[in-house]
Amino acid sequence: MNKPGLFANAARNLGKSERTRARLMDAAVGIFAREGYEAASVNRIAQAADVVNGTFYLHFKDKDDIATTVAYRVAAGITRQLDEAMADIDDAVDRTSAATRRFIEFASAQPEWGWALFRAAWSFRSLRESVITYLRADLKRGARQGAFTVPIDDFLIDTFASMTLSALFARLSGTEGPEAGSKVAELQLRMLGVSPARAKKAAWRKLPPIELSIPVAE
Amino acid sequence: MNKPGLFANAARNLGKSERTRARLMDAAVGIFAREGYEAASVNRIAQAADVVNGTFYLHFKDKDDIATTVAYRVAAGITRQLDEAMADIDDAVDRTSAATRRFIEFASAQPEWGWALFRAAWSFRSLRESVITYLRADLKRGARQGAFTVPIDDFLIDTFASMTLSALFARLSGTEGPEAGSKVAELQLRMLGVSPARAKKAAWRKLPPIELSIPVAE
Amino acid sequence: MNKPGLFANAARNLGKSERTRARLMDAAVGIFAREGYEAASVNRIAQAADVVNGTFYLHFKDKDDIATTVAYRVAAGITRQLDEAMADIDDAVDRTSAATRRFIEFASAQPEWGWALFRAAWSFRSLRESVITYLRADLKRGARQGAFTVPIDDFLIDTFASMTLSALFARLSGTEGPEAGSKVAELQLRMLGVSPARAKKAAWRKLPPIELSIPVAE
Amino acid sequence: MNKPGLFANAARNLGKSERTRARLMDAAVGIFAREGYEAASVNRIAQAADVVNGTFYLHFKDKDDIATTVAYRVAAGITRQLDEAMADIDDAVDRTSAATRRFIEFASAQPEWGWALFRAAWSFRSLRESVITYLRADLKRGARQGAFTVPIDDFLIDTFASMTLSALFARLSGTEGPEAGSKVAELQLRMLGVSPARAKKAAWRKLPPIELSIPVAE
DNA sequence: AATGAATGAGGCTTCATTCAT
DNA sequence: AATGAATGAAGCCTCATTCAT
Repeated sequence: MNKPGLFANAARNLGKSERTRARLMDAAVGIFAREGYEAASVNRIAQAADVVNGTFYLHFKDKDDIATTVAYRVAAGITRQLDEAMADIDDAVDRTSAATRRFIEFASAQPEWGWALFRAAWSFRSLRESVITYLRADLKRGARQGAFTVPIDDFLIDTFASMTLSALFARLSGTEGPEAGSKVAELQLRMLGVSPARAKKAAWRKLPPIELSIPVAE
Repeated sequence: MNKPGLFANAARNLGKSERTRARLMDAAVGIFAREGYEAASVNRIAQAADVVNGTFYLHFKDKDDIATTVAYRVAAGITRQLDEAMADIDDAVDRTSAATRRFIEFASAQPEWGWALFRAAWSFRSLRESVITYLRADLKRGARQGAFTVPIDDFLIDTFASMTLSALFARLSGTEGPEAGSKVAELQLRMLGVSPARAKKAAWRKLPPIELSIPVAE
Repeated sequence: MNKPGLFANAARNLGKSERTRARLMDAAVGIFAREGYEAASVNRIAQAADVVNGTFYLHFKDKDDIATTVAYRVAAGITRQLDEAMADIDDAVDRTSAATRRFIEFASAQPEWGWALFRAAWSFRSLRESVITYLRADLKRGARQGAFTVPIDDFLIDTFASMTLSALFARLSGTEGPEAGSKVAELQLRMLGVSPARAKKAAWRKLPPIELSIPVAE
Repeated sequence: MNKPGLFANAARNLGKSERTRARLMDAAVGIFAREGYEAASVNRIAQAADVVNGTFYLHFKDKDDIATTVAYRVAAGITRQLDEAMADIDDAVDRTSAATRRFIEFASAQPEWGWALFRAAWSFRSLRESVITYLRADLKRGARQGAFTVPIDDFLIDTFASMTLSALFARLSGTEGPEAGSKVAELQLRMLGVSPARAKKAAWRKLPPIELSIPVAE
């Protein structure tokens, strides 16, 4: 693979060390995604990044280190950007559904990253936490606005998140098309107590295009 | 581990070969549960079953073989028993919620099995299929009875299943108590279009105790 | 494989133990032939003979035991029969060429045995000795009769034998047809000093059909 | 084994990796020679080369890889050198007998290599091909020159080659002395139709000394 | 910063052999 | 006589990690 990945692209103006580090992260994402965490060996990551294996350890303590680093950056970056992109949306119903849809949209536009996120979601608590922080805020907001009629607690948030991941899985597997985000968002809103009619309307409303990028600085 | 596992118990009156095989399956369940599928090596399974590694291959072709065997038996057994236990329930709302709750109840009563099921759900398509078959029947029934107002397709079924698994995770992790089943069942019913009041009532109704056991025959 | 092998056939009127032993030997020959000595495991031999692995050790000390037993019996049997079949041939040129041709004829009529013999020839000194004893007698006879003009020593005998084996190899591999025996016999006679014309005539003379069998008694 | 083998010697001025690779090849030759191909395990080769087993896989894909590499290098090197050493011999009778004698001389001067070649001849078609190419050219030349009176086909070439190998075996086993090459060359020439007198003269003519070495470059 | 050879533990699997039944 | 479960050594291979250059 020669085309630079997202990290390499973001680091293209940084020092050589940073660029090598970025190439390693891109390589790791690709292999985690295509073959899973267990199948990714340091040797193969290094090879895919076009460095020798010893170089890996200049940049990361071990495999776990690169995995958590990547997962954390991606998750933090995405959630923050999603949040920013929705800065001008006040209505919690719209925010909630837009966040779910945007997340799936992004993750399936970059299938390698999508798969990596999907797998990481079940392995890395920190990644979940990061995503959930924003999610909680929106759900709480909906409760304050009187839009949601279920108690907002950790259990609900986990349930909600797992629905999103399930839709992401379907989207990445190819069993669902671009409407997967809307479908699951509608179900989520119904679950939260939004009327079926409004749920449908909010979940299928056209979203303005936005550009998401990956943060590479620590 | 000295106390016999479920398979070993079920096989205690069978031949020596069956008993060893059962010990291996119990050991595998334990390790899958505690450390995940990837962490389970044939060596460790054999060690946990108190046999030398070579013996493993007398009974199973490889790790996949024991994993699918275990997964299939457990899933088939549980779903069949759940189905039988609900033979006299006609109402789809009640059936659906009872199935979710019973499943979580069983899986968390046997935490090792619960974890193994949880992990396996994402790895073994065949296991999902088996569970989903029963699920689909109940959801379709509800649609016929006019109780559910969403279209019943594979996407919905997967979403529904992932909610159950998420609740199982919370239950096994200890972040939720025995009411996890009712909580998620209520959310599922709401999502399906059942009125909040009825959803609450059905999801929290007391369930008569049943006895679930593990099938050991092929 | 259900059709009885040569040993089983020869043992069909003996006691049960002898019949099992014979089945094991047939199975061993088949596997040695098809997959080579190293590939033949006791388990597979036993399985092919339709007995459990433990039974093998009632009849043979180990794998080497069955291999040498089989090789010795076959070689001794064949050479003795070849010798008997040629009892009325006095001329050494004719004897020598007939022995080579008969040997190849037999070994390629029973390809499993042929291959086993071929492989064993390089591993078992005892087998070589047995064959060579008869060979030496014929070559010495030819020297006495003045037909051969090279000194008959062990070196010559080994060279002569390796030519026969090389032809057997070609015959079994399918790169040569039924005339392989005649071709190599002609070359052997030329080497020994027989005139080209006479070598050709003797090597291609039609041979009367004979029947070779396998001795099973110890 | 402490004295450097032929490969190690040829690689003594190369990089560390090449030197280790050479040590592994020498170790492999030694074990193939002393115990045969089947008996050589990667572990033992590595041990004999004084590296841990994992190192083996840095240099060779598997046992077959090292075996074919070694066999190919040896065969190609020897045949090429033999051919060069005979560049100024035109007469096919002399060439043929010199090639046989030189080959045996070389292989028995390096007994480990000799044994390895002997064993490999029966396993590696590619090795046979390489040797046979040169052989065929000389035999055809003899036919053109009218020196040989048998048809030169693959069967003859294989027969001829097996005679050489048989002599090599005798030489390596110690049952024959330095004259093994001449003895078998004489027999080969007789077989080809050269007159006994000329065969004897050509086969026993003194050969000028040459130096054969081992090619280590790829 | 980077290299890349080497390590050694550990995973998978097969096999000859033993032994209680 | 035969069974067949169990053993444990040994083979193959991969991998995370270290270290001299």
